[in-house]
Amino acid sequence: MTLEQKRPLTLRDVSEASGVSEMTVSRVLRNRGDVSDTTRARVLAAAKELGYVPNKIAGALASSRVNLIAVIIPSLSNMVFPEVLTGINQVFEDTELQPIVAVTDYMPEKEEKVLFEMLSWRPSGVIIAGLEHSDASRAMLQAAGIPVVEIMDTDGRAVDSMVGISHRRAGREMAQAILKAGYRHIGFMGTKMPLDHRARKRFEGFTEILAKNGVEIEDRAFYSGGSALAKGREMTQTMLERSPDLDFLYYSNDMIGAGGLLYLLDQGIDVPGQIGLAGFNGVELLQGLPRKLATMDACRQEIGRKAAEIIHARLSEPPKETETAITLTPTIAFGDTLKRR
Amino acid sequence: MTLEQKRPLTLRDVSEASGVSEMTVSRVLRNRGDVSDTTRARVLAAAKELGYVPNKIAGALASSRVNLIAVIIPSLSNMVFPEVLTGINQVFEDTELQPIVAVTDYMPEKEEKVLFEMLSWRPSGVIIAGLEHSDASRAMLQAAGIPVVEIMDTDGRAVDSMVGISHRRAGREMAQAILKAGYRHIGFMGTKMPLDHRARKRFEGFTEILAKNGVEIEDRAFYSGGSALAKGREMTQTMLERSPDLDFLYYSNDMIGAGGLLYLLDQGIDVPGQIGLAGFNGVELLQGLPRKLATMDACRQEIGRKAAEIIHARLSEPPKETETAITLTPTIAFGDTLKRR
DNA sequence: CGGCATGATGTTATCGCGAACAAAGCTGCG
DNA sequence: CGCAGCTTTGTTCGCGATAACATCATGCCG
Repeated sequence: MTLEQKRPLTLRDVSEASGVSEMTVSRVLRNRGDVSDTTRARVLAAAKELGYVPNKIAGALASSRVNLIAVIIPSLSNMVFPEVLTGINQVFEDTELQPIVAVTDYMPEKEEKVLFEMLSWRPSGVIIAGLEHSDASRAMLQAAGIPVVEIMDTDGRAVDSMVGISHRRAGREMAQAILKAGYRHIGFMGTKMPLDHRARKRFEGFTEILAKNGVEIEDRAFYSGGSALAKGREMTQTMLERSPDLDFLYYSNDMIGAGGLLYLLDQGIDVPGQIGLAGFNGVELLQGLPRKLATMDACRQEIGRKAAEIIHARLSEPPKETETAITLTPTIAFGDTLKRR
Repeated sequence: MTLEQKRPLTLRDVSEASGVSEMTVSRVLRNRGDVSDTTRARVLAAAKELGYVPNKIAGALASSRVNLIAVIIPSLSNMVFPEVLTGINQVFEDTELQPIVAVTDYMPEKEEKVLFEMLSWRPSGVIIAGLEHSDASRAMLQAAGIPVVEIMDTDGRAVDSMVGISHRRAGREMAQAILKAGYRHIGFMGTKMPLDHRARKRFEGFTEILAKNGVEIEDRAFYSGGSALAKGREMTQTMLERSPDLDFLYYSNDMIGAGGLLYLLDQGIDVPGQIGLAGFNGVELLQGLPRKLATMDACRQEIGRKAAEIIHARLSEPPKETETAITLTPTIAFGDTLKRR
């Protein structure tokens, strides 16, 4: 910690300060190769004294090794993806890999843009949400020649490998459970989902099973933006006024479901006797509501962890073979709002 | 998009494919300098055809310009920091700056580690949560010679500049509001906060005002981990059993506050008549509860935006001077749980 | 028609580090 | 004493791009 210098420090500065070659300094700082204890100590002392921070840009260029893993997700605005990130972080924690995150806002063009941007840093791997990408994005992923894990969803073909759940199946199972519990007049509420392919797939699986059983969704509503809890409340009210005969409400996520639940309880409506409810995601945040909302865990942290593990395995020396498709199986949590027969 | 090649593409490949020098290709791809329209078109065609992705590592080394901004935050597990990130993203969206995020889990040693790690990529700026850092971290920030914005908190001295709110004042104001409303028997619930300096400061400000008015916190409880909503519920129950005379509960965040609120409503307790409640953060998520919890907005997105704007201004050419301390003033949202006289 | 500004392209020298190879010190043993 | 065989340290070159400067064509003017 000496005087301010304008010129940033380089290996050369450390090497001069400690009286050895740059190469030796480099070796010491990377714990690579044989260096005697005395010089090691001298070098470390000098580096610390100067406050030297290695330049990974130069290092990466010289060694063509980069410890960055690109993580591309659609949003940070609900807890879903932060939880996935937490899972990823947990695994990379003990490795030298470093996730770098970019957000696409569910827009394919933006996905393409940030993917290009990230690949230009030559990361060693990519974790990207979803299986639906533009042709250009897919081409870039393929051409990058690095491990790619597509996460969240396994209903489709992966570029390389994938970790997630089957949202179609999740929708189907929930439909089955609802029908089995005896509900027949079903309403659906969710986000506008032209680009949320996973919500769409759940919805498709859901209606598929209903159709097979001669049941149709009797009312539906979509929202975007705003506080999900409040939206759930409003939409539920509106829908019930419009369609008073409904006996079940299926929500595309737990937050709006919780809003609906709170509204119904306020109104003194018997849940799940008169109306049953279910959401999706299993957000832990919501444990603690007056009644537990029926839901289905999306295995978010687990997905993050598994994806990170695949990347790590594929990059280890020698590279380990890994599964190319991991489908986790979420189970229904019936909670208190989906009565079982 | 031709055959798979093992060797990654370089400028040279594009230059050969288009029959011009590497330099010209570089100019085209960066929109820099004069290039004739015909060669520009040829080069772009070749680049696209090959699927060339520039190597920013090499570019950064050569130009010593890096478009990365290091963002260092303690956690992703509640909505606070994701919202800050959203604010940051909004601003950087229209610039060429790219945030890269790292998480410290509220651990100073880890902060030091990730800071070192990030600085080794020679980012052009740093946004880091909090004003409390190890000496080493502070030294690194200082020596990096780049704009540094410390966010969330303005009770203290910044290395360079800061954007946030005064948590001490937030605590004080809430205490004043509570006293003014006539409550005198106050309980506190929060996270264990040895390392959450902001929660600590709020608490200090809070007790300071109480003390000045001859009031003491009559009961307190701390938690860590688990679902905040459920914890709020449990803790509130426990505390009220232990201290039935309390007439106000101050929670260190909205989630546990909401848990407490739901519990009290369940019990048929009159809120805010018999017991008043307040939280902290103004999480939008919670709009939609049966009663609106009194809270105080922490200006999270705004903080992110302002911080990003400072960085952007400082890096513009020519650099703009910016304020070195921006203190946002959160206002109390009384909601339905803090009755006003 | 020469001269010179202007536009379009090419050349050369880095940037800071690490890989690969080269050289120098040290040890022990015949 | 000399040399093999190690450990420790140093040298050279190149990673893939950009800055700065050099060069070559073109056109316009007096």
